[in-house]
Amino acid sequence: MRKPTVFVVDDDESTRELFRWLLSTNGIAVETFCCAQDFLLAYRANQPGCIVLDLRMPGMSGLELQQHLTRRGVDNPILFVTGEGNVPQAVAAVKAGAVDFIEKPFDYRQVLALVRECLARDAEQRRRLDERQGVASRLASLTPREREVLERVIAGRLNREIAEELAISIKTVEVHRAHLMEKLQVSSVAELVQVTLLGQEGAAGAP
Amino acid sequence: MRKPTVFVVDDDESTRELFRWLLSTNGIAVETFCCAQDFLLAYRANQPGCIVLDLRMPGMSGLELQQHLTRRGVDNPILFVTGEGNVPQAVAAVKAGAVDFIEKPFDYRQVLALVRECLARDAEQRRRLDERQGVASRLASLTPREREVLERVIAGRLNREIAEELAISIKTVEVHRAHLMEKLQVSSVAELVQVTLLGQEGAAGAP
DNA sequence: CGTCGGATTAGGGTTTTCCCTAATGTCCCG
DNA sequence: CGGGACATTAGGGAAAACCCTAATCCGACG
Repeated sequence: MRKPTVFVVDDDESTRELFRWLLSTNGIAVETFCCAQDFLLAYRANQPGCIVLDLRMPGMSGLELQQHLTRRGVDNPILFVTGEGNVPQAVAAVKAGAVDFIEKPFDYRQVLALVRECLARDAEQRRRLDERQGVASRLASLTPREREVLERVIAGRLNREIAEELAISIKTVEVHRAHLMEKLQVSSVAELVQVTLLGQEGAAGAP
Repeated sequence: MRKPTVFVVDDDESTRELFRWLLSTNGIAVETFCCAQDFLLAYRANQPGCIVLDLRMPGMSGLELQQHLTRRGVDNPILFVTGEGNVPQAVAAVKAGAVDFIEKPFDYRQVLALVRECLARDAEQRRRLDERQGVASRLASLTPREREVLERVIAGRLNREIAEELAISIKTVEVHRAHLMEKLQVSSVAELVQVTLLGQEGAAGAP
């Protein structure tokens, strides 16, 4: 796994330098880009860390980049730091999920604290995603028939009822049931339900 | 149940009149207040509807009122409409959960659409709350002992293990278990787990 | 003092689940 | 064509859960 990194995208050279100094002297890995295009070329999926965006940049604007990333499923926390922001833009950014929207010139300590909050959120978010992906991959390893049985077990059906619905014998249902319990690493219906519900929220594709 | 109502809090008389006209001619119930104090006196808990707030008012400001309501557990959607807003205030409002933050003068149609969105969110939110409160009240009707057994059933323990943990006989566990299943209106462990998980999210006190 | 709710235990029977072994047929891949 | 994954069925026994009735004890309430 890569090291958590703050990606700073700003067309202003002095701002980029400032961030490089502010973050690296505080032991935080930082990479800077002068425009959205450069950033997108360097960004790899599942990169831990967060993103600091300027609003007005040549090419794609900060808000556009935010939308683009959201559509691509990138959920690293985003912090806006801009010189010429107005209220509608700030509202749009925060409504779209930005952690905060700060105006230049800014208080170093405040921005440092916000970056740390972003990194913390990302770590927490990533931790939960990992949990869900573990479940999701186990769920994906079920055969179609096992999935059909699983749905009905979750719904509270008895083996006898499941056998009727699927037009198979109770014995077969028992086998599928035992298999899926083993694959999902649970030993009771109660655990099974909880694990399955967890895996349904995070509908992310498993490797 | 009271009728969904838009509560407009603004110290500017002409703005209040404008909202009364705009909303009532569109068939939306509206009540206006010139300051936070007046609104708080009139507001009753569990009122369906939403709130339109001005930022700058004599006495408590819009942001302060928002925080006050949040602390009191009032979760009606809030729409800010203000004349002298700046970026930090807008960000604070939206981060605190406001649906939007609009500057005067505003587009009637846009604000009307936002108000309708607020009302829709409130209705949806209220619907889910009702579901959870049904579960919560049933959960509250359990005796302490039944709750202890419930926890362990949810955790996937066998009756034998539960009996050991609680230092009672298996027969007693069976009785408690049957009672709580009946009180919670479920007929299988699978349903039991799902109902209980639903009731835990919405940790609101039941009447 | 009688009554009622809550907690406890018991017996006895049915149903369901769980676990083991074992076998058959199909389909696909190397 | 052999092997492997998948789906299917079966028998049998142990364990657990479910359902019914019945009884005791205790504290609270009118």
